[in-house]
Amino acid sequence: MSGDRRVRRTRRVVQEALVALILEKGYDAVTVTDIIDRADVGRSTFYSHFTDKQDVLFSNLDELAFLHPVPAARSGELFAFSLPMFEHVREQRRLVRALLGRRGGGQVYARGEQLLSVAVRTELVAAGARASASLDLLVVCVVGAFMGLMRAWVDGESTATPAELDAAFRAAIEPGVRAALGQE
Amino acid sequence: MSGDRRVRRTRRVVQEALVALILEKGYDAVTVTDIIDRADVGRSTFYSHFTDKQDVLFSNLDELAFLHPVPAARSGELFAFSLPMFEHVREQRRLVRALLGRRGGGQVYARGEQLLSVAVRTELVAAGARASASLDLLVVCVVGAFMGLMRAWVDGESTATPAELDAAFRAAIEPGVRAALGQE
DNA sequence: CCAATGATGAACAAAGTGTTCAGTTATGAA
DNA sequence: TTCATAACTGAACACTTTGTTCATCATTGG
Repeated sequence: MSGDRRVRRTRRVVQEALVALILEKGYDAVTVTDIIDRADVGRSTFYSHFTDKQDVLFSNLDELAFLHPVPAARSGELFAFSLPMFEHVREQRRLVRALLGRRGGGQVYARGEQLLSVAVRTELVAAGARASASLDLLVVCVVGAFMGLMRAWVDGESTATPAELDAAFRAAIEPGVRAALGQE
Repeated sequence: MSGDRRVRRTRRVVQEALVALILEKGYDAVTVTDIIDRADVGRSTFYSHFTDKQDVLFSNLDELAFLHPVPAARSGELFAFSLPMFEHVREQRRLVRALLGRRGGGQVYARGEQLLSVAVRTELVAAGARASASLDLLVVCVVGAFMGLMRAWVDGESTATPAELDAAFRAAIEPGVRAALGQE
């Protein structure tokens, strides 16, 4: 079926090695040599599967469902993605800490920020906001607050539960958003 | 007086070279070799003044007044730092873009985030909030929103004026913060 | 003027990157 | 089980970057 067993194994051990090393030294400090030593694969094997370190990092992204915010179920409910995302992250703490936290080099974080921006913008437009420069700035604020909570959490600066994080996010952001929506 | 003229010159040209190179290729892509070529100083000269690339980056920080939020003048006014900071940034756009933007490698950004967190927390406590886990989360949201605006702006994603950015920040954040303060 | 300090540039070892290739091993299909 | 195929290996390679050392030259400020 989908590829050789050896291929699957090699890709898996390389990805796992990178995650382990990021948690130990941080993304920037990890070298390709570190990875192949830890994964115990040959250098040429590594380069026949990945172009470089970043490629390994991104190859993990498909598994990260939390990067893809779910759309709102009920209308009128804002930011339905919030609680499910925090909960999803809790379940995959190790992987998420490595990829999304400060030690992760910020690249996956930036990708999450971008995906979330699209989702938030769509949600606000659906809720009645009209596209404008000030809407874009509002989206930046909402996403900044949410991603700030997310990173503080995965970096261990907070020991809150997903429900508490969700509540804090809504308490900080919803009043301002509702007020902005009300004026349209 | 304060050092040799040659010393001042060397430090200056090296710092300027780094800023120029960051704007061209981004912090991560800049090498020490790039810097000394651009600055036209000897390799040994570079290392007699700076330990590495990051050291040059941080040696610029003293000039960055915008990293040090001013305290509120009138009581009752929240987030007085906001407008002055945006204005200060506009005046030093080139340097700030290099150091604070996405191309800057995120290290100065993280420092700004940290300084701002302390300022926001102090301000909220002065306004009547009591220290708690949920206050910490609120601070994260406020700082996340502000720094998000700042970065989007210096990265050119927005062409808004400082006044518009300040207004967007307050509109998004103040209602939630006032509500949280009111419950104490 | 001149001793002191800084700048120079070349050379160096060390570490990392990405490629190549001939030889070995595991795989899955027949 | 056989076997052609595809993957893995490991060593060697050229290359880039880093950070240090040192003998020599240039500028500075007293």
